[in-house]
Amino acid sequence: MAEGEFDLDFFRDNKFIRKQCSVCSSYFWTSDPGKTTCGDPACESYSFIWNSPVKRRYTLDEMRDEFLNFFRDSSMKHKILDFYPVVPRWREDVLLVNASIYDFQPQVTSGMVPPPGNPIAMSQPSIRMLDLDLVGKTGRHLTSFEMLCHDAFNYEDKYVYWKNETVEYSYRFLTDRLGIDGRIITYKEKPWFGGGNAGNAVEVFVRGLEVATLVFMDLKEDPEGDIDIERTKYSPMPLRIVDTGYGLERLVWLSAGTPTVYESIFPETINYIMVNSSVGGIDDKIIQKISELSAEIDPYRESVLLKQLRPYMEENNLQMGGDFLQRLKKIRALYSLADHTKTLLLMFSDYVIPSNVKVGYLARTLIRRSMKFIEDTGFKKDFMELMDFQYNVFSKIIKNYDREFISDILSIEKEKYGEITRSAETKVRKYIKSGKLALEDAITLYESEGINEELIKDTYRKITGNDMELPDNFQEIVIAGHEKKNVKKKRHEQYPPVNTRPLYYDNTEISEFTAIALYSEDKRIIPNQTAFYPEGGGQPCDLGYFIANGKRVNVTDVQKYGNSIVHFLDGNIPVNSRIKGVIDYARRRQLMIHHSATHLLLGIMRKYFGEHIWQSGVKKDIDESRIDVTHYRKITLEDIRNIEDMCLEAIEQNRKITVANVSWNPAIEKYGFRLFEGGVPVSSKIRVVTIDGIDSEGCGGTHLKNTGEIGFIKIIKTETIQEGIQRIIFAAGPAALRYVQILHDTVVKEQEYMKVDLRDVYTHSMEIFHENLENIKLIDRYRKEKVEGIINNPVMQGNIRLYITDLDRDELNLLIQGIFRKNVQCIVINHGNEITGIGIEPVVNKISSSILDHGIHIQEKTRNKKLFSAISDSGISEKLIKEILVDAII
RNA sequence: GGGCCGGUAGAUCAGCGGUAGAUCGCUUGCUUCGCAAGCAAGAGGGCUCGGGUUCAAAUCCCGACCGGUCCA
Repeated sequence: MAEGEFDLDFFRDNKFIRKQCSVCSSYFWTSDPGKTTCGDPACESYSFIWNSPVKRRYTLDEMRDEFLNFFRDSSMKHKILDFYPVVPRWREDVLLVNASIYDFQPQVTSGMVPPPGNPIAMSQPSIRMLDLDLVGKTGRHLTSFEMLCHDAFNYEDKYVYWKNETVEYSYRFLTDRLGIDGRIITYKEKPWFGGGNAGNAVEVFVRGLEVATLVFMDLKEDPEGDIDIERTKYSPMPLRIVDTGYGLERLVWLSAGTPTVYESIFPETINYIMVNSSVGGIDDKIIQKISELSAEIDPYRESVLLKQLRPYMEENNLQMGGDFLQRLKKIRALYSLADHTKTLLLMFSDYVIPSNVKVGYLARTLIRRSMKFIEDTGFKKDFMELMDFQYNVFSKIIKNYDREFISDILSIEKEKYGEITRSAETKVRKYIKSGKLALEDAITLYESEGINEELIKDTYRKITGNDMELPDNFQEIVIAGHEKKNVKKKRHEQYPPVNTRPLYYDNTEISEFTAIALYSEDKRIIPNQTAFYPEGGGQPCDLGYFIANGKRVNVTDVQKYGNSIVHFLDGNIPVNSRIKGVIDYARRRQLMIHHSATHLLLGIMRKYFGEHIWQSGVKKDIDESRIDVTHYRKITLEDIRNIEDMCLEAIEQNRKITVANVSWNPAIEKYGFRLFEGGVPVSSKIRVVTIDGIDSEGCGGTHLKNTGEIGFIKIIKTETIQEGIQRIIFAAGPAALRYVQILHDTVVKEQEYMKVDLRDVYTHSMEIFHENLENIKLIDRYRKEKVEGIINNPVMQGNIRLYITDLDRDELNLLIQGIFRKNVQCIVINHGNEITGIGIEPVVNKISSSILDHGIHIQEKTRNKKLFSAISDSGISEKLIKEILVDAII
């Protein structure tokens, strides 16, 4: 970082000086001439515990208000924004909102969409699961927190504010509002990069606690760029963004000066769990020491902490034994439980469904850990009661508390978790060999059965009575076992920048048009305008043909590249030809019906199942279409009927379907993030398709004018394609009728054949099925009896039994198996030419050569210790085989 | 999206080329005033489905389907 980056008027006016930290050598700014360290806890210890520099203790709600009010003040003129969901539906590259800037990426930060205010301030709930293991242990780690921010977007033609103002605001908030002595605030310089952007930043420390990071983002990743940070090239970007992040919880902690952040942010919850559990608690001084040590140990290691804690304990005549560790474990479980349930509330507010993939997996992880912590703390109340309690504490940041949804989810998850715990013993037992469980087997248990480290250890102890150790870095070993694969990038075709005017939006009923082929090469053209809908939004492209110079050329595919709509043909059309296009309108009409039906179905399912229904994928086609939605139960036949009925009702009401192009910010304000269910558009405006009273969504597809045109919807099939995601395959309009016709034909044919009433076809076919099974059993029994009779009446030739039979495959096989069990020697001649010998290995050579001597050629199929089998080309009589046997045995 | 594990009686699982088993539950009988329990007898399956290999497949191979789980 260049020396002058933070040579700000504000620092000069307030007698701040730039110094270099005596521990980490970073540069920092301070107004205390005697200060030698930068403020980072790795360089100096916490000194705010029991010694808050803030004028009074704040709650989360109070601190949030204090911050937002400060930036709302007239001189600041910040627009205060409502917070965004924690599940970022407006982008597809991340699972959860990690920081406030996520709200504006990538549309605003790329300059495509204006910010919803400028400057703005807000408090954004964020979730970070990266340091999940450290939550509850270090005194400062949380899975969810609120990031307070004041952001300014500086365009080339519009300057808002930059470094000087930003630093001043932060300083004035901390000093004027919170009453912190300016001399204990340090600003540490630090380069910043992430998410394709970079810039300079300062971290703000107060008494060893980092309370904010002020980022000045003015670089973007650019392979051609000439600024090099960590081996990545950057170039300046026209939009310069002030992106600040203040930890709300950190500020509250600073104001409270409690031993851990947990007591400061949810004291009521901690108390509630404490009185309803067997957590004994630990001396505040020890907890404080643990927090202080944890801040200095980087990266955190449990063994290092305990080692460093020991001298302190001994100094104070405290015992470090098993009882202490047990109490420590319980208090940590309590902290974690309070933390996790709050994070779950945020996730459930956005209707995250626990599953084995993506964000659902993170939710499940939190739920399972919480269940374990409920056990560890001996919490006596129900999970749901704790959720209720937490909701009351955090109601300001929880928009949706859908009790029915949450309680359903939790009971399903409880069951699944219980299943794993119950079956753990038999599964672990399977892998224990001579009293030991190998590491690789432990990994298998974890990866394929979901039995976590602790459960493996507990179960092992239960089975063998001994303790076992798993390496500290068990998780790392597991992850290291997974090979990383390269993600293939889509190859983008290059076409000249030719604009094609789409005609299909203005008039969805247009099926013929004239145009000029502005580009033509290798059986593909780009016309100046078209009524052919290109593939997009789960809707396949239109098909049809062009007439050029009196010749017909078929359209086989239509794709959109930027503003060009490329038509793939089965012949060539010369460039600049006048062409007439004709689309297969019956096909297009069916696609429009399916497209509008998809929106209707989605809206109806949300009404029927609840607000947790989100679209997670669609595909329209001619004969049938499908929609995938988030739902945590299998869809029953009864659900299908009800949904079909509700759809029909909406169709009969002939509701209007309208399309509007709306700017980004007003669109989100009006319709919310549901708009992006079908995907996020790359444009400054959003095309919103609305079925009156049912559903509004961003959609680029072609639609009907009203629901009446759908005709009716028939759901064909539902399936779980992934945990928490149900696929509904359906048909609408003519396709639905064809489907019903096929069903009808099939059943009527069956009925005519069976000669029963239509409604008896099912029971009758079931009867036939069972009857058939009974018959098979009967035949088997008969066969067994028959074969048994044959086995018991052999022709003896010395020790060898001789059976001359005429049996089918199954019977012969029963015979062979029967003989196996008797453990005797025998030869079976079936159909006169199939020879099977059992237990006759010593004489096989003699027998086969004797047969050959009689002019009969045999082909061996199997020869082993137990069995000899061969086929002869002519008949072997009983007499002949007897003669051969006599010779062979002698 | 990728990897791993699994699908056998109502439930939990064993069997892993040669006649489908155990435990719990169920039915009946005995014991008991009755219950719990005990003893005895019995019913209950074509081993998820489809191909292949084999004289012979629940078992081996391939593929679907369904479920579980870990990682991204």
